[in-house]
Amino acid sequence: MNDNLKKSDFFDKVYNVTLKIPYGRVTTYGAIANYLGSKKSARVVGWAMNASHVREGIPAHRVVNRVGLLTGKKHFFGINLMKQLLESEGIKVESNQVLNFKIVFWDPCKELQ
DNA sequence: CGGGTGACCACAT
DNA sequence: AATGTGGCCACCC
Repeated sequence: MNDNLKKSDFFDKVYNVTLKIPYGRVTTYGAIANYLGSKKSARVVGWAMNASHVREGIPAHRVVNRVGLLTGKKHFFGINLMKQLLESEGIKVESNQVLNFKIVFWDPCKELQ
């Protein structure tokens, strides 16, 4: 699949992992960053999400911060959109926070490897 | 070339 | 135990 390497694969990788998030699951920026190799680059992952607007099919709503808080919901088209999307997948969201976060949490480093 | 931003995380007090 | 500040990496001007 990923045969060819790109220069800016950081964003590409982030999108790739984000697209691999199973239905009804959520992940964190740090988990993706960790999977990419740099746990400290979590901010860059969030930035990739910001740029994901140009990319279609990026379930950025499935990506939340490490505490399960919908930090990026404000960046969505609608403030309620992110919550609606998560609830649409069966994920319970309260006060912009994902309930059962540890249960719906999907770690690419462990699940995807 | 340098500085500033950003949907974060970890450590420190 | 909770809150505050800094640091890290990549992209844009």
